[in-house]
Amino acid sequence: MLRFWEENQVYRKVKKRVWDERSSAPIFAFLEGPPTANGFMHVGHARGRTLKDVKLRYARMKGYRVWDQAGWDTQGLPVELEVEKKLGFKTKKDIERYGVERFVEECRRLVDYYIAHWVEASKRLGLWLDYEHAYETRHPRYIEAVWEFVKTAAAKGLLYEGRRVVPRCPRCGTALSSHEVAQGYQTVEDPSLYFKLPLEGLDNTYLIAWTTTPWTIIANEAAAVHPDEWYVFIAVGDEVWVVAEKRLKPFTEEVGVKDYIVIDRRKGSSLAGLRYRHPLLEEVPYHRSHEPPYHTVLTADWVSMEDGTGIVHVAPAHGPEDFELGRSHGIEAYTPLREDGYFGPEAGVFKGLWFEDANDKVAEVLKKKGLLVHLGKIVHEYPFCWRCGTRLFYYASRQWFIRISDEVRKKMVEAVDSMRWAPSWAVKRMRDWVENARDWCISRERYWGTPLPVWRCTRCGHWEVIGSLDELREKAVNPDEVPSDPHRPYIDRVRLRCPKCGGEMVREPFVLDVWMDSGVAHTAALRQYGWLHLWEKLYPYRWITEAADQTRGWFYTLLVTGIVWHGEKPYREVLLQGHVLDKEGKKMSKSKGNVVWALEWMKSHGADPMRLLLLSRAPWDSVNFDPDEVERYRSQLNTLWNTVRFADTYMELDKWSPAKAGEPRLEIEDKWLLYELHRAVKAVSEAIESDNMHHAVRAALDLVVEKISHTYIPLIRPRVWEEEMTESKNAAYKTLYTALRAAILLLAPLVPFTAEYLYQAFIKKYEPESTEETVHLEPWPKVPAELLDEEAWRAASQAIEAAEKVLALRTERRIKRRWPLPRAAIVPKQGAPSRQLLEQAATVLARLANIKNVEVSEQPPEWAEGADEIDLETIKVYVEARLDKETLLEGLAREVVRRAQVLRKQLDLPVDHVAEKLMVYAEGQLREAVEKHIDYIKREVRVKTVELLDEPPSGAKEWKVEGHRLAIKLQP
RNA sequence: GGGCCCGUAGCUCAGCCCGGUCAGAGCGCCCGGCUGAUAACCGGGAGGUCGGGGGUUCGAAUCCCCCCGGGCCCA
Repeated sequence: MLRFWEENQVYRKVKKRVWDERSSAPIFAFLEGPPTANGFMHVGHARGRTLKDVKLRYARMKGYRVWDQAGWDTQGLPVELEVEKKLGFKTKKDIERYGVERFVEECRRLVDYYIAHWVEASKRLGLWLDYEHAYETRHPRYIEAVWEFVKTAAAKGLLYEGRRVVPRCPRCGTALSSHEVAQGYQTVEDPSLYFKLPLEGLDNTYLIAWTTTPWTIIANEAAAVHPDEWYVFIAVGDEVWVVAEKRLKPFTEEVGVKDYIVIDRRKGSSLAGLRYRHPLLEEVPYHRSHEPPYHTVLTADWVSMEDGTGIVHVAPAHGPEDFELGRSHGIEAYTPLREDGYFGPEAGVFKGLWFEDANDKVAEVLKKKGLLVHLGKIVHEYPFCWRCGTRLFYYASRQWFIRISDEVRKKMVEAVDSMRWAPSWAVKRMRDWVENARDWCISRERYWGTPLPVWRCTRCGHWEVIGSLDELREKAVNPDEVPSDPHRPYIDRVRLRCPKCGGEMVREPFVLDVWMDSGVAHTAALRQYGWLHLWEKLYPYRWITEAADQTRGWFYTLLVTGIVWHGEKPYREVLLQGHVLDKEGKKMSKSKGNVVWALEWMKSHGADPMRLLLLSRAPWDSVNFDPDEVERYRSQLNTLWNTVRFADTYMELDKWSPAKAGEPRLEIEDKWLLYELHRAVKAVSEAIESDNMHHAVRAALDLVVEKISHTYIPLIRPRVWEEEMTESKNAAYKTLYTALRAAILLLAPLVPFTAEYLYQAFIKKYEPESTEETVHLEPWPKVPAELLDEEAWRAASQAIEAAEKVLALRTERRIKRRWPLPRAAIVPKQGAPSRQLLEQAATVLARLANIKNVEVSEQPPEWAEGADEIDLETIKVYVEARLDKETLLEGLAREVVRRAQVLRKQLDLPVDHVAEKLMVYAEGQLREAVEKHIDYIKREVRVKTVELLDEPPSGAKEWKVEGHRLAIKLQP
């Protein structure tokens, strides 16, 4: 099928048809969340991409003009890290040594490689996107769009430069944004360290502070208390300790201090200004030069009474609140820690230590000096680098930010509330995040990314944002140096003249947060191809879907840029996806080796069954990927396959075609199936529209397996076997064909390969004229209203239900289905279908349950006394679920016939050949049966005479039939 | 510490929003049928305290509260 699509360029034709011939149709605008081209597709990705494909194929069949541009995230840390791994790099220095130019080239190559993989894997999966016009975040036109956004933000006063304490990954050598940090929290065990700050001028009196990051004590510059809380002075041994009153109990319990006396109680505000001696004064020399307000008690209302001691150690360089507090008191954010995570020479005895390793050393020193109160453990969440897993720390540095103003925030919240979220609870998550959104740190000290388009004057500091390469060429001092591709390092050579002072302006050496790349996809994807004229038609996009963690990622950055840039939400409907876990329900990870790679898997097992499995659970729940489970879905598809084969076998035999069928009178089971079809179409449509793809799978498969294969086909078998092309047979064919055709179309979004195959091989064979080139261009099925007969459906449904009960009774009483039960009666209740329909329903019941005579009567017949009773919604059914002598003999006769047929087959007699003689030896009732039904046997077996013997003939075949010996021989 | 999701037969899951048809399906298992869809097809059965407890109600898997277990997010 894949080859069929490729060779005939089916996708391209579909795209053209969809857009050219539906000029007045509504647009279904999908925005692709670009996969990062830094690794292979695993089944988790495959799930998301399957969901996308289902929605898009459905929309095409529903007649929308479907916008389905593909996209790739091609820059940023994820790609750089992959290249570093490949080249064996450990730090940024390795990159500098290797050369930025070559490094960037490597990134480009790696991206090319992975994009090729993703395109192949996506196509193999069946995801139809416009790969020919995929947007790539590294494309110069795309980058210009990002610049345009930055410039717009700047024009609105939302871009600013600031020295800020931001989370930093020492390994990657760059700051991270809050949404990146949000993705990297891990539960870890850390030290819980209580230590003393000796107060100046008060002998043996100590503030007790608490920290989970002892290394930050090296950069401690102050202590903070809550101004309105009470603090107690307690005597412990010969020392006096100060802690918050509310923390006294938990604190003393945790550190194991039992004997203490409270000797004083003071308001936090009264402690302000007290000086303390830095606990590492001797070890870290530079603290000696720090005079007040350094090393004093400050007040802050964010001091928590929930943990610690109510006295917070303040390290302005390593905590955002600390930084702000310090700044308001004129305290600089000094730190001897270098950006690479190692302590520099100023750290004294801690020089050269990795920051995490300094924890132990600090504790050791404090202990030696008698300043350690308690060293315990705490299990909590701590952020790690979302890409490389290194522990982050907060660090003061110069960065660029997008301000999330109150106005922007308000608009974002409104936007979130006005969207449709699936599942509905997702809106809470998103709103919660947006309401607490902080300014967005957009600068990264890296190489392979969109360069920050800010040039700054080396003389006066004036800065300016450039919005395009043309603008840059215009303003450059050295326009010849402006590259056609604006990546580093070339772009860094471009200089401008400062309009303020005439000095030289150079580019700020940052690249942008990769999340901004994908975040402006709503506009940049079009800009890359010069399609901005389409923007108005597509924005806000109708539907997006990604994994749940993107509430903090792409969903968020799209929203920010959309609101800031265009003042309107960028998308309207969101589907949140859960993760794919391994079959034990464990997270897939490379280190565990339990990752299932999508392409590999599909190559050996095919895409469709996998798609069904991935679709089978609610999209937002996690799904366990169990290979055995996939096989179960394959077998269900197999049923469809065989059902089609059944239809094809007979239709071909009869040279039947829908064009010749006309409008035959339908029988009740036909009406029943058509109504079931109608229900299935409705269920599948609603399910896909509301993003409940798992319901769509169920409804579609139920139609095929339960309704068509299990129920309808057995019902029409006798009609199909009629020799002539009767109206009844024609009606059965037409109904079956209609149902199969619709079922194939219903399944097309879910299992595009299977559907396409059956469409080509089956539907096209019977409708060479009226079909499309591909099933995916067919209009979504709809059962014509004139074919819907709810009353008939209701009547038939109850007959079918009754038949199931009768079958259960048969099993219970060991009565084979082949043996007809003598009789049953349908008695209407309140609201029952018409008499005529009930008569027809009676035939359904008779056929499914093999009952000789099913009557309809207003009152229970006389024999109903003692018969089995089945009570249904609007009818009651009485059934004689026992064999009388007569039927028993009939049944036994049939057993004989059946076995004689086997002999015919063994002798390979042509169907119409009349054999000479059937010799039968039978015992007991079986003999009786043969005697009584001898003519019947002659006719059915097509034999001239039947001879009943007293001894088994030689060379006869023997059976035990219901306990009686049977031996027969056939003479041809 | 706060928020959210999940916890239904051996397994994988529907149902829960909008309380009331014996709590359903597929697979597996057991029994059986068919041998004119046959390297197919079909029927039946066993199996469940609907995580636990409390409440609302005439009535709860479904609504409310608490707890336990699994997971996610935030601080």
